[in-house]
Amino acid sequence: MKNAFKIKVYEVTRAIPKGKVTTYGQIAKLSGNAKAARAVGAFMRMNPDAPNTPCHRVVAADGSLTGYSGHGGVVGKKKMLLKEGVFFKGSVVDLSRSQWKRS
DNA sequence: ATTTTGACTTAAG
DNA sequence: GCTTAAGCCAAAA
Repeated sequence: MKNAFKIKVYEVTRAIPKGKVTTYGQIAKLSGNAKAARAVGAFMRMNPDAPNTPCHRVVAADGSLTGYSGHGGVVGKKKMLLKEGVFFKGSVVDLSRSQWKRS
């Protein structure tokens, strides 16, 4: 059921540990639909559980901070991640060091 | 019910 | 390295 997938996406997003990031595709996979990366982004945009869903820990497949409408956009998002201890390579996240791997 | 749009991803030029 | 193209998904119009 689509609704279950949506819930799962939020659940996974919520499970991202501090100082780590994950890609939309990864979330989609963990949620059951490996090809729903786009839909995942759409869910982040809706973000029904803003304080409970750290959508700022979700980045593109190459570590680029895309979207994010709030807190100064990607700039605030980047600062937030830096503050959490996420490794950055210039303007993108260093996925080799900070991509979240499910426990 | 059909079309458009978008916080995606991968491949190819 | 950037732009196009195609693929897949879900929400909104």
